[in-house]
Amino acid sequence: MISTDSKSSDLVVQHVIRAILSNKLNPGVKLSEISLQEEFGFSRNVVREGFVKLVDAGVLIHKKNQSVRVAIPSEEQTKQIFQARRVIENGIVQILLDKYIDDELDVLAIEGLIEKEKQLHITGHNAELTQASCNFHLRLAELCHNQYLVESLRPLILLSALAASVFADKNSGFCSFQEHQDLFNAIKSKDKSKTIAAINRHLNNCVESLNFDLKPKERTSYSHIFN
Amino acid sequence: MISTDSKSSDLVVQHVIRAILSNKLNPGVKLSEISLQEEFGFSRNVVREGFVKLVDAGVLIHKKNQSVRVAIPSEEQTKQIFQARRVIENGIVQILLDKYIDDELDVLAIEGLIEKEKQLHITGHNAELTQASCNFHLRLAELCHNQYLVESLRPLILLSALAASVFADKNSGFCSFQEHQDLFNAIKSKDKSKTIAAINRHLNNCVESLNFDLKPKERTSYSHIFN
DNA sequence: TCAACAATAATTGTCTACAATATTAATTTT
DNA sequence: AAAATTAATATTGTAGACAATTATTGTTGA
Repeated sequence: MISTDSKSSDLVVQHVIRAILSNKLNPGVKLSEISLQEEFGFSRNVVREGFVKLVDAGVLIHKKNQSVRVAIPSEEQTKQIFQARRVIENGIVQILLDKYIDDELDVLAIEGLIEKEKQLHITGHNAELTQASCNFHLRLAELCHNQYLVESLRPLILLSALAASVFADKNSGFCSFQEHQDLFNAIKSKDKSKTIAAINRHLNNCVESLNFDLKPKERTSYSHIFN
Repeated sequence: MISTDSKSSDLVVQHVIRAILSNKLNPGVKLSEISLQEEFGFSRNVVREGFVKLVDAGVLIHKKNQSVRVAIPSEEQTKQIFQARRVIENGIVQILLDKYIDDELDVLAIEGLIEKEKQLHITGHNAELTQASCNFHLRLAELCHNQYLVESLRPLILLSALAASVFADKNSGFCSFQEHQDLFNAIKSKDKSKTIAAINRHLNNCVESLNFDLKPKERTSYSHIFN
């Protein structure tokens, strides 16, 4: 559960997450405690604490006596990640649908997010688009008003971003905003089976757009990217 | 993601979890870093690291400059916990059902667990029964061979145990093994809607067996319980 | 007797230091 | 020149120390 509390170590968590989502931190990159200590001014202890949380979430990998590395999802793991997402996000959209039918759902909040994705797509801000695309899925979870669903989904979203960074070709249409739009329309139609079909189609397309034969990319080591 | 890795801090995590599941650690109880340091022989640093993971999972609560405490789930949180469980465990049983239909599921492994629950119920080993009952749900998750589903469910199971410790009357039939048997039979029938009905009935009964008007119990402070 | 206040003790947050391990660079050997 | 070995460097794991904060105890006054 990667929280957003007020502890200093959570700032480390936030910075790492933001760096991953904006593609400044790639899978496999080493992160030493000292380098982040210097960059943030926190003590090494605080950095370690942040790392523990990220390792716990599966976003960082930590072998004993070695520096932590950004996780490199395997093909098998990627498929598991999206299976888990199908389970959780199926539940989420059904909860949202119930809320919408009972007039307790602010659909405009969702529409705004999709609009922002569209803008970023047009202007070609790819780094921000990844972030916005992740935000869409997380915001849907948040609209359920269930902290446990949010915290279950959050690490999976991050891992998905890493998987995309490993296996997605440029412009492969991974997690496209058009499909977000489709999902949104399905919810607005108040049709349960249509909505479920939309979320499953979207998540399946995400996996199928990946190219698992892609050769591993060269990964430069970490060098002052948190700015 | 409360892992079971080989790090020393994970031993702290394991001990705390076991103490909670065997009812030796009750909601609201304070845990000081020093007392566990003395008990385990680890350095305070290691204990802290374990605490960070448990706080992250929501099992422990940590306010700045105060000792961590075992979480006391509220009524609202408890309902959210079980809503999240419904979502995840619905997915799990459907995956298992698919596996069973494809002859890839070892049903005997499940049957053995239920048998053990029955034994513990008869012999009145209530502490072990709680643990066995939690194990049943987690084992179902593990049989999906999806680490992310397991790690999503694990904290929810722990929190459920805490919620029961707060809101369950003695012998209220919280999470009964009979319903586990029913669920198992439904899976064996290879009937999807029957299986889904069984898991939802079980989880709903869990919540409904709780008494949210129960007055908060007296909580003795921590005193050498990890033995 | 009880409440408010002050003094003491205990606990956490943070930093520094040092040993153990891993990584890198340099040297030697073939 | 390439591989293997050795030396040097860097990084992690752990422990300990001190300040800041909180919890507890003891005291005073009504």
